[in-house]
Amino acid sequence: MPNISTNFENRTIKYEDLLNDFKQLLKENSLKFTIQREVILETLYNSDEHLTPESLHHLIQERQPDLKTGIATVYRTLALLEESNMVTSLSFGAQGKKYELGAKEHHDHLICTRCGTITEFVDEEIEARQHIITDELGFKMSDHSMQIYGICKNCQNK
Amino acid sequence: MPNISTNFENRTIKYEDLLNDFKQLLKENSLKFTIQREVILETLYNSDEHLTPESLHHLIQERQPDLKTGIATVYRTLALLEESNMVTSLSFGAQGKKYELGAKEHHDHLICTRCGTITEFVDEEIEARQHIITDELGFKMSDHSMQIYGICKNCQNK
DNA sequence: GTCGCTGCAAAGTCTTTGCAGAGAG
DNA sequence: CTCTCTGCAAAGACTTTGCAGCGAC
Repeated sequence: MPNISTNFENRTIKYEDLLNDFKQLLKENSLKFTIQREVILETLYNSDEHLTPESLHHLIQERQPDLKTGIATVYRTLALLEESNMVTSLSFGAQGKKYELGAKEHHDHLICTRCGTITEFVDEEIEARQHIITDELGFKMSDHSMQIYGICKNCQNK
Repeated sequence: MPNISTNFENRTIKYEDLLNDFKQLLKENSLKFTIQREVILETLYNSDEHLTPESLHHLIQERQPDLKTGIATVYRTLALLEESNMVTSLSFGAQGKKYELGAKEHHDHLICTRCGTITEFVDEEIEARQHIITDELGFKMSDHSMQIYGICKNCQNK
């Protein structure tokens, strides 16, 4: 039976640990731990979605209306997190970049071109295969992403 | 031995045939066959690179200085071609979208994050696996793309 | 206190659109 | 002839940056 999973627990780290990693990262680079940075990290952690900078900003404004977090700070923090490999971004179609926390088990994406939903999945065989390929070609893999585009089950039934 | 290939002949269609397909497509949609559209298609066909709208525009200006093709037309034509699945786009990192002719054998991409080079490869096993996965999940696949990021052999040696 | 961070608004990019004249069918 | 295309320039969308005051350390 194929070893495909879409219901895996992909938050492999507790928020507390993630936060400590983040603080560590900041310290190492003489950067400051601010409430805005924490809120951004926490909102990413608590979201199961792939967020655009704008949607992340909206979420934060809803949850923390008092803290007037600027969109520029969201961009700056996402860039920081991406640079440090704590989040990864995905871009496709006309829409802009979407970000997700990297502290998840690696997974690939099924993207419905009708409704835009992104479903995550993991397939051990493909993962293994990717390593074989890069070894073979002398390529030093740092990351990879796979997207399958099409129409999801839901949309097909409509 | 793994069935990996990076030296496949991926231009599976003659330009003449491609052009006819394009004309056919235009006719079906009551669109007009213009010199600009032909030049764009032809430049894409003759390029082995993944082109951004801007680089494609530059190429065209070099090759056809007399024909003052506007960047807007390049965008419009790429959108048309992408919509009709004659080209596919790839976007990654900070850089914008890159386009390539879809009339190639399907392949995946190795992207060097140091020098930006994109190497194409095909792996039968992964291809097969993707079909198994989508069938399993009731997802109707229309397209897929896989990118592996890392450092290419060349850059490792520097 | 120092030095990095933040929000704001302005400046950049990249992409799309409105329009009037040009050109394909 | 008609109706779509095109180039241009202006508008839009998204992202980055400069700056002065704020806040972490």
